[in-house]
Amino acid sequence: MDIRSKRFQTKVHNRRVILEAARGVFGREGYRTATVRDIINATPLASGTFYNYFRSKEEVYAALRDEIALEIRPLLRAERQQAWSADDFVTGTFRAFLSHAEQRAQSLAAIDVQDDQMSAGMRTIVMGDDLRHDIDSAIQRGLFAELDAELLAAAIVGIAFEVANVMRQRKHTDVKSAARFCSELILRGVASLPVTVSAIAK
Amino acid sequence: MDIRSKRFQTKVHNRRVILEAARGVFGREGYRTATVRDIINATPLASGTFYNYFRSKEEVYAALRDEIALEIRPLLRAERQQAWSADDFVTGTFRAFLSHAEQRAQSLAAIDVQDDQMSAGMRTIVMGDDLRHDIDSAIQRGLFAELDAELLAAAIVGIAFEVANVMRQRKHTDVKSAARFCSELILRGVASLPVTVSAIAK
Amino acid sequence: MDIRSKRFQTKVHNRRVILEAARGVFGREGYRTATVRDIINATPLASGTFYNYFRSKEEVYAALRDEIALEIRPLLRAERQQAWSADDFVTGTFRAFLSHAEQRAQSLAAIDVQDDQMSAGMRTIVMGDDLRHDIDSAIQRGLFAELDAELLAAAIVGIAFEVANVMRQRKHTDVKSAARFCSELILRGVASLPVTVSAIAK
Amino acid sequence: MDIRSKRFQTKVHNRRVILEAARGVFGREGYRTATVRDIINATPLASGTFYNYFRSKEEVYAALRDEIALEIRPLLRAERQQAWSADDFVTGTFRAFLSHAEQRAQSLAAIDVQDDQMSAGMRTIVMGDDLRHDIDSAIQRGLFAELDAELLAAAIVGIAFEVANVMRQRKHTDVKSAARFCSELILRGVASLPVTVSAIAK
DNA sequence: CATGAATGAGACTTCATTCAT
DNA sequence: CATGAATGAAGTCTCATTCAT
Repeated sequence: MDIRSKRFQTKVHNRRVILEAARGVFGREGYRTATVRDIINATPLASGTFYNYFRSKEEVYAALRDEIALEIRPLLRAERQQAWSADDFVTGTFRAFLSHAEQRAQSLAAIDVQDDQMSAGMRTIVMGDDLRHDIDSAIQRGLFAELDAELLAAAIVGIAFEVANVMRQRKHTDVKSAARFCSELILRGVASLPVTVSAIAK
Repeated sequence: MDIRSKRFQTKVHNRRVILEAARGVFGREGYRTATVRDIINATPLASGTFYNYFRSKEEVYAALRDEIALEIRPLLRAERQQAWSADDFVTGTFRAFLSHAEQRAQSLAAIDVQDDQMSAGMRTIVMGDDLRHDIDSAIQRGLFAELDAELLAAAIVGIAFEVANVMRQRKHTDVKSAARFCSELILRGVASLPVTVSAIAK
Repeated sequence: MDIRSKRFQTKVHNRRVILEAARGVFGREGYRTATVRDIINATPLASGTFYNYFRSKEEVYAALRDEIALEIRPLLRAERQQAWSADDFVTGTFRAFLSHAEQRAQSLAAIDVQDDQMSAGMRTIVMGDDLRHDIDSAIQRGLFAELDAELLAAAIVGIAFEVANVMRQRKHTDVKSAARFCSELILRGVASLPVTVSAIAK
Repeated sequence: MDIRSKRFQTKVHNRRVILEAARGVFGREGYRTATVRDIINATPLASGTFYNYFRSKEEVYAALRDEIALEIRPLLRAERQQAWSADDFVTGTFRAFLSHAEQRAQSLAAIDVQDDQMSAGMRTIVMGDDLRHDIDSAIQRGLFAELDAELLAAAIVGIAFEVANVMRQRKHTDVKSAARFCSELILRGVASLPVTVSAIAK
């Protein structure tokens, strides 16, 4: 189809519209509670139209997740591949992730569904696999000792998502301090954590 | 009702039966996909009987979660309240959690669901709230500096659950090394992590 | 379940109710046009109840068809197995079939759906297989010469159903004359057919 | 529109394409199960185009049926109008029908649907009405006695279609013997049927 | 005319929950 | 209390048909 035809434009636009609606609905109602109809109703489109774009709720979910992954993964990879030190590597990762998480709080909430069936892999898709691979590379480059990359990746992912959750619940989030907190923890441990007040305005 | 009466025994027993069935079904099918009917069908009981014990799927889930929390929280608290050093505090926490997670792998898989509003707090309920409180106490006792207890708790919880996930997927899990890995990470950072082979037999 | 319990009685009764409703709806609207909802609406039952008894429209159809077959086949078989002559055999078959068709006009209309997918076998199920088998037996017993039983069965079935159709459309049907007409045709051919007026009051 | 114009040619061609597709789809999937979309998908055309040629599935069906009727009816009429004897009349009918049925097996399978109100008359439209009229004429001409023409027509139609069905299922079909079988049956009855082997190679 | 996405009515079906036995 | 059939709201999805391009 001609990429400039009105037809094509509408198709692209409608797909966008549905994805945005899904993002909102998932964020507001939660994945489980949300229905295809809810998504459609958050749209000027007719119910049948949904099925011209996605075969099921699962499929929009996957598309949304992939879209977010596509946004965030290159950012994270770039940070890490340029890293000349473990510090850069870890700090860059947390900073990029948390800052993205702040901007796209709703998206992340919409997507952070955990269920043995499907989303066991969600965090992995958005962050984990790349991370593990990059840790391996970093080990080759001598940034890290020969440690268990899979475990380290799991730990970083765990921290990142849990901390992002906390940030989402706090009114004023200070991405920088939160990122510093996480990085210090990973790099030098609890003893080196920023003291006084709280790292993030509560 | 007399606690030794036949009827009371049956009631207790049926409740158990339903909870065990739910544990299995949630673990196998995932919380979201599982239906009340699935749970009953994994039981010799009739569908109506379910409602003599629980009002909904959510409620069985909560009961299961609380049961697990009730098992694990005292263990963790004991470890931490006896702790005379940050080392003891952190190491005790990970060791107790991961060892329990290994024994009750299915249970944990069954309830480690992130979904809707409800489960945003699941990990927190099983582990986090106590942890935060204990960290605050530990700060009082001078074990930790005055750091952001909420964030630290989030980080520990995130690591613990993600690492437990990894352990579940690996064939031979070595709780001790995994716990050491986590503790070292939190206490002294990535630089002090056990090197060589892998911390856990892969 | 106790066959005399109220529960059991209701189950039997509801199944009957649904089958009767289906018979009526199929007869009135035709199989294709009829919907499960139409059937349920012709019933005091709730929509979900349908699915406690049948899995789909096809399944009610099949049940109905089998029920009719179960009613009519023994009658036809009895007629033919007692037959001492080709005359008895053929006449008995037509008489029994057409008389039954008259009484159960609606049922037969409901059931006489022809479609390569499913009902290619319908006429066969109600009439054909038995007939062919009985013709073979009759050949053994010397009632017929060694002719092509399958073709003869097809011919008889074709005549029977088409004539039943005609009867259904005529106001006053005279089963006896119609049966005689068919029998004479099969037995001795067109030359021996009853002359004058019409065999069946138009 | 100019009958030789490009546009006219295309119109004729598209109509053909749709009809052929419908023929295939009805034959393969059955009329009931087939959807307009199935038919279009069996075509290089777009869905909207269908409606430039037919208003509905029913209408394609009718067109297909009429096309077949248009092919076969003149052949049958010719045979019968030339007939100087009941023998010629009947034999010609069966021979022409079955031989045509053999050549157009798929077409016939596609439209031999019995369903709802519509198709009650399908066999009649393809064969029956003419037949009845011709029988009446034949009675005038003295070929037949004054019998019930409608019933005789029904009988002949029933035999013809059912036997055609059998032929379609058999590997090697011998149109001549099958036609002889039917004719003898109608003309002189079961006693005069060809004995030995089977009338048609099984 | 051809195209093919949009439409939306409505069919199908599941499932939590109730309630007579 | 246990039972399990009945209920009917609600969700999923298909498909004939329309209509802007």
